[in-house]
Amino acid sequence: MKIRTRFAPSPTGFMHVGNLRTALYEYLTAKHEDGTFVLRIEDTDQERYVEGATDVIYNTLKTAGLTHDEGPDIGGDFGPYVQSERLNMYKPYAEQLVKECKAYYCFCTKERLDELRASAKEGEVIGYDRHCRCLPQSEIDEKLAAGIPYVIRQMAPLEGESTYHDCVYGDITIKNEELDDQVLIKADGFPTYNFANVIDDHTMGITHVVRGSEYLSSTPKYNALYDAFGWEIPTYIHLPLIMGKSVDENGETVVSKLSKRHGSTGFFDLVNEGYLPEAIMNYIALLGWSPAGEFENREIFKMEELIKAFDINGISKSPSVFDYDKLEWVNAEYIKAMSSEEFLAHAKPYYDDIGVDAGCYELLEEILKPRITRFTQITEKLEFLKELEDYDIALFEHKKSKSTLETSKDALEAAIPLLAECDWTREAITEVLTGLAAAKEVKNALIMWPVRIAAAGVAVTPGGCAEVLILLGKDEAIRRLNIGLEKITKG
RNA sequence: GGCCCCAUGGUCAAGCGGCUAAGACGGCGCCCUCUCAAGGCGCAAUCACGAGUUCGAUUCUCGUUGGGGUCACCA
Repeated sequence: MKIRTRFAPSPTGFMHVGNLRTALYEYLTAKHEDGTFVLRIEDTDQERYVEGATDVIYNTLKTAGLTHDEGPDIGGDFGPYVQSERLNMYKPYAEQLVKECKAYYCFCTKERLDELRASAKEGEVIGYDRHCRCLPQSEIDEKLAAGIPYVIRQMAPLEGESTYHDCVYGDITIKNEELDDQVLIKADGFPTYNFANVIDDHTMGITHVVRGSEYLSSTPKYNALYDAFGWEIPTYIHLPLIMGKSVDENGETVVSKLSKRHGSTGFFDLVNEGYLPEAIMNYIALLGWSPAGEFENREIFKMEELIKAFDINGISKSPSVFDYDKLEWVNAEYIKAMSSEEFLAHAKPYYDDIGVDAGCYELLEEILKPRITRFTQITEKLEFLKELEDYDIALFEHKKSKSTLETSKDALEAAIPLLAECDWTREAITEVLTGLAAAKEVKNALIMWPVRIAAAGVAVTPGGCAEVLILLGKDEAIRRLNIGLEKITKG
């Protein structure tokens, strides 16, 4: 039988990387076995409806490279794929359970439930007291006839225990007395999330339920439902949570469930910060899963390779901390692996912003590729190209190369006329400068350092002296060198 | 608080009774070098604790501690 997994997000307008990783694993679980990946939108909560939120979901999946085989936008044999369009399906299933004495009408008011909870002792948490579980039929009919609002609750088993198997966590056992008589249909006639989930998963033929480990303890409730209907329980794959690390007000490092206070955790937030979608997916694939066999110790995976390498056995049980440093590294690896065309396509907007000459593209790629971990850094790396800022002549002094104001002045005086006559190529410039050093019998650094400083006006530049000069263009470069010389001369 | 789950360096992690306990990120050092990177080489850093089982436990069992999750007419 073909594996079918589903991604069932709620349209909140925000895609958390934790949810996205769940989607990734759902996708990989299916695709590794050549199965089907289904997208279902869970939008039963009208109050939380956000305009355009479903588009965020489509866009996320698209840019993340997780293409679904069935879904609201592309259809499929198990539609509709939007829960709000399935609303009339759920109640009959619940009524069926009522008829079979596996569920019951509950007329308890919200107030009564609130009082119940309020009556709980300090620190104690109590569930529903099953007040309506054994109402006489006459009373039920009476209330129904009177139009008293009701919910439908499942009759959970009262004793014994339930065990189920999870592919990651093994056998999980829970005492049945822990199970609540959960609401299936709300007073407004809408299904609860849990109920809709089970009905949808079953009717959509979902074989593998992949979800976060926060569902580990509520899974017996789901299973009770499958059992009540006599349906086959799906294969469960619960995923460890992704945690975030932050520093609290006392300076203590705290680790907790990844959330906004840990920095950017929305997929598009990360993309906007310059992380490549492929790199993000690559990184989060490795959060909670490690490759084995021929893929052991491998860190960089294209999506097709992930599909091939993915194995449920490699999923770990313990939560993992989202590490921005490692993501940064993965992103840099992707940049380094880019072709010139790809690199330019990503860099172009930043180039245009600065106004660099197309003739410099090749050189810039060479310079920038090993130096940026995100394309957004280009602007800052090329800052020196814009305007020559006023700078402190102390910059000319460099201990290691023994550069001083004195040697810098000499170097600039000698270099400027030579450069003025020089072909403006990297090779020619390098030759002139090293030639000058040789003629003066000094180390290259004594020439390169002051020339580069005068040209850039800052100590740190991407690339070396010749590269900086080329990027500036001959006229601007010579102009800046003269300014440098003037500054030193004036003191 | 009840219940469930988890526990190898700072982080991601391999390990599945016997190993000098992999690898990666990060850190540090060295090399290269006109700066910054990249690259190369190297170093430091881990089995939470306590009982068992066993000839032998990181590995199996129990307990302790710590962490996380969950207890809605939310999804």
